[in-house]
Amino acid sequence: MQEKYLPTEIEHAAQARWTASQTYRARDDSDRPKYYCLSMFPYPSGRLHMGHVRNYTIGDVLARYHAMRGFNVMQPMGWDAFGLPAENAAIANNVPPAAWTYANIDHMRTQLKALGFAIDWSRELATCKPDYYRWEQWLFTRLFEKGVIYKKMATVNWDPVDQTVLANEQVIDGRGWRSGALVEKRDIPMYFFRITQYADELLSGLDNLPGWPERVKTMQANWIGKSVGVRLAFKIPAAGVKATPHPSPLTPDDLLWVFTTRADTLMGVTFVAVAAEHPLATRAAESNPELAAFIAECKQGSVAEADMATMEKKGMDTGFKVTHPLTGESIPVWVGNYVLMSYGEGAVMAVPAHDERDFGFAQKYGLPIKQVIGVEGETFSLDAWQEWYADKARGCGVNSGKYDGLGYEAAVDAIAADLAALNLGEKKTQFRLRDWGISRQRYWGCPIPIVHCEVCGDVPVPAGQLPVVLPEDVVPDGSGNPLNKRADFVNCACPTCGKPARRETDTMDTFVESSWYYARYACPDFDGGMLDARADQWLPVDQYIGGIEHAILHLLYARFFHKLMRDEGLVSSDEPFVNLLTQGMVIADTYYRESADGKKTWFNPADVETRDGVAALKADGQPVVVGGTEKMAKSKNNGVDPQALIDQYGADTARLFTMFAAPPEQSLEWSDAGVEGAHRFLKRLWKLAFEHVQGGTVAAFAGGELPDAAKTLRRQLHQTIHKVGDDIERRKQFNTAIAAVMELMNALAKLEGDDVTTRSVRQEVLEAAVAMLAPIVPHIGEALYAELKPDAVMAWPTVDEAALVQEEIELMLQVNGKLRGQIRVAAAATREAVEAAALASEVAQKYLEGKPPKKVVVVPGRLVNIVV
RNA sequence: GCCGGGAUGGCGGAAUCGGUAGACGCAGCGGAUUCAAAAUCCGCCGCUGGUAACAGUGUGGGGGUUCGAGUCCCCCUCCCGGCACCA
Repeated sequence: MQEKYLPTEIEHAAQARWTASQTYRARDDSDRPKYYCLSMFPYPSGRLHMGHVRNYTIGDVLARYHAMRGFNVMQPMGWDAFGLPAENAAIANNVPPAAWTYANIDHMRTQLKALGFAIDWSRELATCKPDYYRWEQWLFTRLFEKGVIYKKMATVNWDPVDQTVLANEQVIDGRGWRSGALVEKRDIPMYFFRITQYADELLSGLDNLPGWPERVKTMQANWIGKSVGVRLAFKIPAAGVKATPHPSPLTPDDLLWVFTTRADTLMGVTFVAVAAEHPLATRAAESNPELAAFIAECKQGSVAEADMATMEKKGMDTGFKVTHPLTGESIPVWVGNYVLMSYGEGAVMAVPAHDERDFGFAQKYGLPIKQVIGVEGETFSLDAWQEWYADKARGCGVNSGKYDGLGYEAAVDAIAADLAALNLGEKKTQFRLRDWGISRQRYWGCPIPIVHCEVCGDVPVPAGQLPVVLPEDVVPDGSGNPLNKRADFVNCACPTCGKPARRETDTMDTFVESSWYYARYACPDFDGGMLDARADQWLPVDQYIGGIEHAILHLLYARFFHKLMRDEGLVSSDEPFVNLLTQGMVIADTYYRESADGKKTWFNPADVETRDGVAALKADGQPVVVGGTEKMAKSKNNGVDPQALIDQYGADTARLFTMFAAPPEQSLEWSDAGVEGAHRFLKRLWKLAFEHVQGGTVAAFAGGELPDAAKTLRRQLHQTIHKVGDDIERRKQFNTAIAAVMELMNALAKLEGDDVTTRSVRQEVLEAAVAMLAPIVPHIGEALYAELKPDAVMAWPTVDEAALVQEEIELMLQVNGKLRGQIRVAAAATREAVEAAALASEVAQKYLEGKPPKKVVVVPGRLVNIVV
């Protein structure tokens, strides 16, 4: 055995062995129970970052642990290969996104292999390959024919200078990131998945996911946002709408519909607010230039909800009046910049007395505020908003005529019934969740398989003509979708009538690819359809691991897609992921410089050094701005490159440190400190094994009498085996598992003696410790086990219950809840005996001063608390 | 703004069901080894007072429940994630 721990040598040897013997190939024909362990696939951004290392090490630990426990493990890997960064790179470097992406994949695959993950590389897939997206297009056409996919107008960010649609991320302070132009909202036609049709099932299905973190289920439930409310109408009187020369969708017979969850406050409505795009607003603006200007202003800015919610609430009176459905009152109609046309009805009723946003709006514009809910003992004031104004639980009706005195539910029921009788409203269940718009006006994505024919309309591409292949020799220039300029792509024949037609040039949201890749891993080579029978053999995924930032969108879309595939007969399960582990962010400092036009250039932490509290770029020594600690991301260029770590210390050290630095679910602030400590531990482990092996072979302890020190060490060993198994399997907390083995190694180093019995205990401890660490540090684990026990198959150690037995235990002694001492009692001592021993102790005597105790609390195995 | 989460020594973190706060590691300090250094090994290490024994104090801030609270309840502050076109 080598005396020195040489990570590079043993890691290369181990990886070569695994590749040669296809060690991690998942068998489709095994009779062992399956364990499908899946980590979220990476976007091929160029190089791995620490977030990837963390994510895939967690998955690898679980995969290897289960393999040791006898499961037929599948751990696949692939590439979420379509997306915006490839187009940005293309613009910056004049490289086709395809070439850039494939080069990145090659590099990152090499990096993943160097980390020694137990991945079945035979199942690798890339979503930008036609043999993958072909089936996505096929499913699209099926769903289009079923009506699950439909077309409607939707609002996007429009850059008027670059003549292109912008992602929310590309809108910075209301301006285009490249052009700096003020961004406008523009309505364009898009294809939508009818996810709202599955809203109820997506919500109730959360109850069948005990293996998911509560916080993720809560976030999804809130996102779906099921609420029972009332859809009701205000009448538009004849006098309210003037005749106009050109046709308008509005007539005096029309009704202005709104949805509200607070129908109990209907008697307090003092105005109605409509979106800038609402027909009523459009009509009013025809004869009101000031209003037209305001509407134009509303159409500026980004479409992101965070922007909509934080911007200043503005409005303007349209001059129109509508009629209150119950009171017949005349209610003014305002345009509000915070009302979204694509949300519900594009109009809201405003009750300033009981809605905080309406309250602020009414105060700003001097609109009336009418209290219609009261809480006993509270006084209503127009000056300041009080929490209780919106309290459903405590309030009941006031100033509401026949509805006075009714609580929330009774009032809603009564009002809904009266509206129904007038044919002006009904109870309705509504979801916050909106249908999923998947059209992207971008090149580097999966083409939407639709042909636009002047005669036949939107025609889905027939299965036999799929895939619609994306040309890979394109270099986008940042102004619109280059596919529009590719005649060879655009021009085609209508599949139905054969006449010349135009191919759709929009591509799909990349969330579509990531919504079903987990299923394709079961049968990546199947060319006869989307999935074959192996999908049901492997699905659902037993353990899914990924970043908490995907808690809502990706995980909701994947759940939705699974149900779509189920309803197509492709899979039989209802949910794709049984257990979910949401790893925390890997965060790191950010550094940037801002140019005169407000554009920020971000610098990698590796290129920045801090001296005397001032951060400066190593390259030019000039200062950079410290931008705070944020999740490692391409956009902020604060990813830490793990390659340097691997080169210097080896993959096992990188893996060990990542697992040791923080528990998986917490965010992990990256710092170079501590890596050294992890490496030191591996060297120490190697040395302990080396020194033991030098003494010659010995079988692990198999029974018999032991001296106290060895007996205590054995007890600690078996306590550790119990803890490590529990930490990995149930708690999924690896830092404490590693700490427990470190403690065990510290204790082993202190065990003295070279007799056969002592050495047999040492052998037992080392075998078990190496096996327990092997899922985390597999290369050194395999190397050491081969030295300790040549030619043996590494097995997960089992707990020897007999080794855990203790005759005497120590209990903490508290007086009035404060720790004052300890007592030793027999492990089997009764409660009475423990109490007596406690009271007899010197400490108790001191505090009791001869008086009897008020109370004695005995917590078995833990402590005694004497109250005096 | 809305939804979800977090805050514990100089630092990363532990305390799993309300029962010894600070395991394990990093940094630091002291010692051994060495011609010397690195590496390695041993010891100390929340804060305040004390030579010490020990006492007081301490888990973001304020209040509460309990024999006992880092853990449960109420209020507040700050930080992080998501907000539908970053992935």
